[in-house]
Amino acid sequence: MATLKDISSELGLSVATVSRALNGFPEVNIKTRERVRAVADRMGYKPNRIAQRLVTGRSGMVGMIAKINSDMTTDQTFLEIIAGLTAALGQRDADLVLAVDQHENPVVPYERMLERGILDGFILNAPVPDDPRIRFLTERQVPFVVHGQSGAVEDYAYFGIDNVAVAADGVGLLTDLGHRRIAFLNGDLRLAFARDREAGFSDGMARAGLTVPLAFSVSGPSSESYGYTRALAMLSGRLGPRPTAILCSSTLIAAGVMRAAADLDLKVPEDLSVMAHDDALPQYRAIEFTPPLTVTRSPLRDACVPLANHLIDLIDGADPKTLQTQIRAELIVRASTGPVPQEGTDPWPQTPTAPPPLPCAPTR
Amino acid sequence: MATLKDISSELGLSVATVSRALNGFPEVNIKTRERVRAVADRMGYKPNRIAQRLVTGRSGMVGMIAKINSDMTTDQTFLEIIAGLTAALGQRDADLVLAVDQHENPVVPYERMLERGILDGFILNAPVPDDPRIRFLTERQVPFVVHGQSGAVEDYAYFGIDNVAVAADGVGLLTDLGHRRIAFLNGDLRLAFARDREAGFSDGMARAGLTVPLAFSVSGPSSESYGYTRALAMLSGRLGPRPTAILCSSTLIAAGVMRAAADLDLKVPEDLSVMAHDDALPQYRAIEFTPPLTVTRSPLRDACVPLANHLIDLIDGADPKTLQTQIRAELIVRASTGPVPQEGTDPWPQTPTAPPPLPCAPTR
DNA sequence: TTCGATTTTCAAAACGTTTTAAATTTCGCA
DNA sequence: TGCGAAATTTAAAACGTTTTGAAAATCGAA
Repeated sequence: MATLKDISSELGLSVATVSRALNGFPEVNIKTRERVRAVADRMGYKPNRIAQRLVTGRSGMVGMIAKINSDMTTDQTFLEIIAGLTAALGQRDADLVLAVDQHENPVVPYERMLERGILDGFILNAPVPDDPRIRFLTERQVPFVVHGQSGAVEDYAYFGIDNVAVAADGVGLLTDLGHRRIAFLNGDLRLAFARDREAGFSDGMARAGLTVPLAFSVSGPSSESYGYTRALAMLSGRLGPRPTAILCSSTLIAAGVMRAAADLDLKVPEDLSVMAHDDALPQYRAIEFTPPLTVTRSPLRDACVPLANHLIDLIDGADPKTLQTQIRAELIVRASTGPVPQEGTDPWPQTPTAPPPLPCAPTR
Repeated sequence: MATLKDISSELGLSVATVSRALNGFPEVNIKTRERVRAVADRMGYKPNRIAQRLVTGRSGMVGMIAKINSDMTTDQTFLEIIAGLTAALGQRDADLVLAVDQHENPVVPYERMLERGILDGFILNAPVPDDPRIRFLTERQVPFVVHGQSGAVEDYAYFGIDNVAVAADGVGLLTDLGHRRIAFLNGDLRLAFARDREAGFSDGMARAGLTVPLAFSVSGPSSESYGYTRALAMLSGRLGPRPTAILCSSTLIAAGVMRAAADLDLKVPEDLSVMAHDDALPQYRAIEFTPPLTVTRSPLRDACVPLANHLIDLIDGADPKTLQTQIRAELIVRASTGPVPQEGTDPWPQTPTAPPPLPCAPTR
């Protein structure tokens, strides 16, 4: 491996000048810069990252910790995130160190990684409301960025979508089509995003003067089988008049709903409207559903570049308050939603108390 | 952060002695060693890994590259591997840098990671027969260890199970129970492990004087739905006399097979014996199947410590030839296998040419 | 010319550790 | 008491980079 010294002695220059030349400092003569560049290229010089990091005090590595949960819900999204993240971090000259841990105390794995002393910061995924990890890392003054939001503290960097709006937009579209009995298959309520969608759903329904029996607003893992079994129960009529529309927290759940509808000989969208939020995972393309799925869409992949940039900016000393981004998912109307069927225009008869409003992250 | 210098000046010793004391060198006085230890503990000293690595020429980071394939088959196993690996590497003071890449040329992502110049070695997963990555890394003299085997070159480090034996043991058990029509739901034949199992299956069947129609020895993703659909087809009788036993490459596939059997009112093991290879993923516990599944078992998790150790040893200069380990999966007979049913004692009538023997890694 | 300003280059320190070679201390024994 | 050997400690170099403060070179104008 060629070093700065090799280049400098080859050219009769000092290492300082060579370093400056290669790092684009303005004070080096254009002529020398070119000579240096040429020799560096010829020698195949690559700066030694370890040495760079010793002197700058940075490691250039950021950490991410995956929780293994028994339902494995995060998996489909997890690789997608990693893929985008490693690419985006690479652009900013950083690498991703991964750990998987299932300690019951969520901060312990972070503490352990921190002890190893090689990380510049963290990316936090799947935040829960009032996430203890956020509190912990803020306290320790470790840079971190959250994918999504949690109400834990005020001033942390995050990037995510407006999940209240995701659900509210879905409800809005469906009520505009005349639907009154709208069921909701939410994600895991332990997670902040599902709490926010719960709030958005309740708000949206309330705004339309509607309520939902508890049996028709449920939460669970983001899986096809969960969608299938819950939709089957809801559409069978056992739980009460069946919904004319079902809003799903993921396209995977929607796939299960579609299958349940097919099993019950219900046509989509004539008998049942189905919509979902779409993370745009390459494996489950909403547009390839039959019929193509109406969705609120926000590719997970698109979150990776801003997440990486926020984190690196933070490490470079930016104020976390300036690194709080929330975007709105795009509403894409396709063929899985349609006007309410004639016989379904009544709201649910009994109006039991809706679930109490849940805490959620601030919107916008 | 406390440094060696802090400790040495506190004690009036040289940094050299302090370094030696903490690293357990024999020539340091037991008395001083204790004083140093005490002060280091009190100051909360942690060696600066970056500095250590600059002088030792090691980064302490090893890389792993995940391929995103459209069927996502590796996912369930992937997190499990990462989990075990990060823990095992941590024991040896190393960290795991992860990248995800879907370049069509499998060596490109390795080349890219190598260019970044911070890795001491790689862990290769999901090898294919004659894996080009193995050739590439061998050529570049980059330390690496393979999880599994591939026939690419002779002298590389690996740890894996004997997949020929996995299938052969399964067939052996089933033929001992009198089964003659044994179907095989193999994994993806692009992967080396599936090739080996294919060979083991063919060998085992041949040894019992049996052949299998092509339609009853198939390969595909390691998913429940694949198991379900293929088993449904095989058990319907459409493809010929239905098998009395099905050997599956994973418990997930077996889950699908069980569901198909239930849908067709076939009792396991009375009407159909089912067995599988079990990676012991925490999510799909073979013992919790109804009935509990007969398996060849080899916890993926167990492979992680030897994989990590092999790699670190290799980086420390060990000869790859001494780091080639193949273990045999444990055969666990539970309740999903039983004697062949009365009416199923005939082998498949026509004996079409079995698939040609495929290349496989050397056994043992 | 010569001076001051500007541009360009340089030597050296710094980052925190490991390791080499040499120096110092301790000890047993004559 | 003194000597050699053994035990213990030390100073200094090394790893490859960035950065500081100073020095040298160049230039324009008086």
